[in-house]
Amino acid sequence: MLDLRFVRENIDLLKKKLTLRGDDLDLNSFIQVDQERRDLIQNVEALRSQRNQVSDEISKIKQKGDAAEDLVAQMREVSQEIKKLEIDLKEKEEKLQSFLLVIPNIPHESVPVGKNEVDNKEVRKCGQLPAFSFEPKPHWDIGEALGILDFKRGAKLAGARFTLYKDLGARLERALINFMLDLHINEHGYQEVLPPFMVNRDVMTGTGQLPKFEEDLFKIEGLDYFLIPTAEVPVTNIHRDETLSEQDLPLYYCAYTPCFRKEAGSYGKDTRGIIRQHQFNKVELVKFCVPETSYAELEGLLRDAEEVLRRLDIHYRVVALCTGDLGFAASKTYDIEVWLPGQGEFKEISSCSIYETFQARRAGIRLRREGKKGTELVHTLNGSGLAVGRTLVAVLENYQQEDGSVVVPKALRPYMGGIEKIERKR
RNA sequence: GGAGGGAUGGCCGAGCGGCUUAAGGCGGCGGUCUUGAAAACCGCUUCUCCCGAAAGGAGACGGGGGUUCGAAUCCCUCUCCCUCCGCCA
Repeated sequence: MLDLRFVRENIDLLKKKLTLRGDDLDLNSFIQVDQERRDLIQNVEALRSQRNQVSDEISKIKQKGDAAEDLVAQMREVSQEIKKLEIDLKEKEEKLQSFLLVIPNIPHESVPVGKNEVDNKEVRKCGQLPAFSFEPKPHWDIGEALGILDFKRGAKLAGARFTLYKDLGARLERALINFMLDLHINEHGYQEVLPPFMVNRDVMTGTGQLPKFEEDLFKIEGLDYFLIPTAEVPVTNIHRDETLSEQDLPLYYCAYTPCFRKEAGSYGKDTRGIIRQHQFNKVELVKFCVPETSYAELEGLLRDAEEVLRRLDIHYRVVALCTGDLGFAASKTYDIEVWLPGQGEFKEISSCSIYETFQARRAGIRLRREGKKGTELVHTLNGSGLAVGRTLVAVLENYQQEDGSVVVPKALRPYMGGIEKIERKR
């Protein structure tokens, strides 16, 4: 959410910035409602001021034992009038609020201008492009042949976009989770948290999933609970409605959670394999910091996420999303895309974003400075470190052997009980 | 699921219809004193919105609604916490 006063005073700038995103909100009606609201406030408050004053007089008259019937009657009418105006005012405020809640964040000036993913800018490529002496297979063939991914039974249990992991497949997923958690917690200074996997509406609104993207979420029937689409939601909201002190910042959190997404509107996309599932595992990194360090913190967060692939020795690239591809709440985003030889393309495996004060304003996460009056809003950031299912895909496809087996990357072997290779069971 | 008790400022804690401008304490900040510190004493300690050059005004005692000229205080409702009983991993 943007600051109301900022929107009011920078309406032209805002229009320009939203055009970069490919968004065209009608900001004229916003200006009108805002003006109506302020007029109403002035009327209501003048009446309230009058009522407060006269009520005091009534009190004094009554203490003397005199009657104040005419004043009481007069104020009865004033109160009625106030009530009427308050109803009006509330309506305007709700209108204005729902307006503010659907205005996306403003892209940072370092974000490349562009229409869609084609205009994203490659920042760097890392690691070696693997060479194969045979035709590399996609992970669904590898996984099925090894008996570690069972798509048929996954679909039987829950439907399309669900998969049953078996044997060393399940073990590999668990190994990846633990490997990532240990790396970020022991070496990158993050605090481990394990949050609820479902949250209420306020929390979903705090990080920006609601009200705009309700159709992407799984909702618990009969209750106002939603399954989280990412750990970003519960973890960022840990400090909802709190004022943090400057010395506590920056805060680094790391959480493993499953994530649940409806994937509405992606019919026919990534239908094979485990690239796009309704339920997938993710290790998430979340940071809270002061505004002046936040862009440096974004670079650090990105490096922390990249380190997972460096340790696994898998080829990847980093791209900066362009203005047209940027998510609703983000001011800037880097995607990490991993090389998948079975499909001959790079695939998103992490998204690292800074939200500046956009989420903090919605969620009420403030900051108090030593010796300074008042509060300001913190900056929030998050990034996948990494999407676990897609990392498993990358391991299978990059470490596959001609005989159909998959070598376990060295960094994962301690987490796999020393197993060096996943082979077909006889 | 049943029966009770709670929710007040950074924290503890009074207040139960109008001198509440939210007492008092703790913590924090500033000052006096001191070589320095402690103690003592004095003062200051929230956020949001509106208007404005300044002054000013309005709102917030868990959330929402109601009664009243006037609500932290009375009524309704929701949420959360605590105690006891039942059920349960």
